[in-house]
Amino acid sequence: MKHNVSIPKGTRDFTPQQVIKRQYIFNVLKDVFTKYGYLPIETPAMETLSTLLGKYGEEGDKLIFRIINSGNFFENISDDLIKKENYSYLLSLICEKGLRYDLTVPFARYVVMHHNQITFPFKRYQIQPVWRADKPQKGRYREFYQCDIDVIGSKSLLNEIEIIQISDEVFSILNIPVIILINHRNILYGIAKEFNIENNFIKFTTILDKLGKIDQEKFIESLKEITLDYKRIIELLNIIENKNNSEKIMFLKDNFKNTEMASGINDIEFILENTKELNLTNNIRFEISLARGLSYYTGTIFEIKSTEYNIGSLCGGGRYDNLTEIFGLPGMSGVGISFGADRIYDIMEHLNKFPNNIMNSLKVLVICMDQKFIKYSLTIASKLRNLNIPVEVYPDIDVKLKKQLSFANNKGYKYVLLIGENEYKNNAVTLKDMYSGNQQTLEIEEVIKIICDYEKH
RNA sequence: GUGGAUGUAGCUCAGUUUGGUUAGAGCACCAGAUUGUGGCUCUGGUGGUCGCCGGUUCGAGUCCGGUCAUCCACCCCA
Repeated sequence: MKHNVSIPKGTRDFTPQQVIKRQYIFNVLKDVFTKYGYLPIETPAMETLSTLLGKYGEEGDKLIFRIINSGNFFENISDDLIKKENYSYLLSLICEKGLRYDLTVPFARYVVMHHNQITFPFKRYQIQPVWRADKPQKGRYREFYQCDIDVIGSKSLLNEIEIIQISDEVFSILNIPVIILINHRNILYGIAKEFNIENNFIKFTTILDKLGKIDQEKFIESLKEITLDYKRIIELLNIIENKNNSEKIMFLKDNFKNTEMASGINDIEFILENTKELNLTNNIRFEISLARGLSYYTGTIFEIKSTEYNIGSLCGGGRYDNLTEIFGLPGMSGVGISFGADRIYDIMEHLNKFPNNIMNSLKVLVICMDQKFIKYSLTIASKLRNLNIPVEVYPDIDVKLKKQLSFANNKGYKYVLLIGENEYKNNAVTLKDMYSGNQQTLEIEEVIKIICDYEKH
C-alpha cells in the first residue's frame, strides 16, 4: 500500500532509540549547566515579528518563518494596496508573528519584560527548538534544538572563562574532542581601523571569516572589493596564521596601536591566562579569522568545532552589550553560548560515542499464557514495579508464545516471566534469561532477587 | 539565491550504458520445519501504477522533454 504522507522539508521524526540518545545529551548539558548555577527558562515558540526582525542581519530576517494571521486577513486589504506591489508592507499587514530563530533574542526580550523580578547577574539555560527557513543539508535542519546558556548583567570576563570551562566539561563528558576558538570583535575592528575600512566592517568580517575556507585567489578577490590595501592584509594574515596564541597576541600588540585593538587583546589575554590552570581537556585557539555573522556581538566571540568530524560548528556565542537596549533596557551586558544538540547528536552517532548501556531501560516482559492467570500475572508485574523495575505485560494473551518471545527478543528484553498452568499451580513463575537462553521455575521472591542483583551491576 | 547528484518493494539497493516475455536481491513481515520457548539455520509466501506528466517507438524502469521531491556542495549557520 502506498501512503502518501510526508513531513515538511528539514524536519525529522525521532524513533524511541533516537529520543533516548537525544535525552542523554540534554541531560549531560542540564547537569553541567546546573552545576554552574544556571537556571532554566522557557519562552514561546513564536514571538512577534517586531521582536525578531532586524536582529540577525539581512540574511537572517529572510530565514525567519512567518506565521500568517488567523481569520480573514485579507479583509482590510484593498485592491489598490495589492496593485502597488509593496509586498513587504502587505506582508506586515497579514503577518505579525514568527517562529523563534534562536534563543538569545527571546532571552533578551524576556529579560526586558521581567527585569524587575530578576536578580542580576542572571544566569539562565534554555533548551528548546528553533526554526530557520534555510535550505537543509548535512548538519543543517529547519527545526533544531539549541541549548543556550547566558549570563546577563555582568561585564566580568569571569563569565567568558566559565563558558569555556562549561563547554570543555560538556565535551569531555560526551567524549567528543573539540577545539575552542575565540576572538574579539574589537580585535577585528582594530584591524579594520588600521586599514581604514571601518565603513565596511561587517563586510570585512564576513570576508575574513572565509580565510582558509575558500581558496586564496577568491579570498584576495573579495578583499580587493573593499580596500586597495589588500596586499598588506594578506601579508599580515599569512604571518599570523602559523603563530601560537601568545605569539599572535605579541604580534598584534606590536603592530596595531589603536585603542580598540588594545582592549580586545587585553580581554583575550586575560581569558587565556586564567584558563591555563583549569586543566581543560580541549585546546583553546585564538583565531583572528573567527568573525561570526550575528550582528549583535560586541566583545568576545566563541565557536567550537569537532576535531574529528567536520559538520560545521557545534557551538557559537559571544558577548553582546546592547541587545536589551533595542527593547528599551540599556546597560545590560551579556555573554552566552549555544550548543547545537542536533549536530552533537549527529557527530556522536557517526563516531559511535554513545555509551553502550544507554538503551538498557527495558528489563522484564511478562507473558501470561491463559486468561485464567491474568490476575496472577498483573500482581507479579505490580510487585516488580513497586521495586522500580520496568515491566511490560504482553497484552494479547492468545498470541503464540513463539511470537511473544520473538517480540521480547526484538525489543532487547533481558528477562521474560512465563506464567501458565504449571507456574500458577505452584505459586511460581518461570524466569527466562533471554541473553543466555536459560530458564528456571522459581518462587516470585527468588525471581525478584535475581532481577535486583542483575540491576546492581 | 547558485551548482551537482539521485528518485525502482516497508527499508537499503541492483537493473538504465546497448529499449524486448512475468522487474530482481538482501533486510523486514507472514506461514511452516518446532501445538509451553526467541536469536541461528532451512523451506515457502505476501509485497512494485520503476516519483509524476507528456513525447518517441510495434514495444519504455531503460531514450527525449517537462515537472515535483530528496540529498550533497556553495552562501550562511547550530
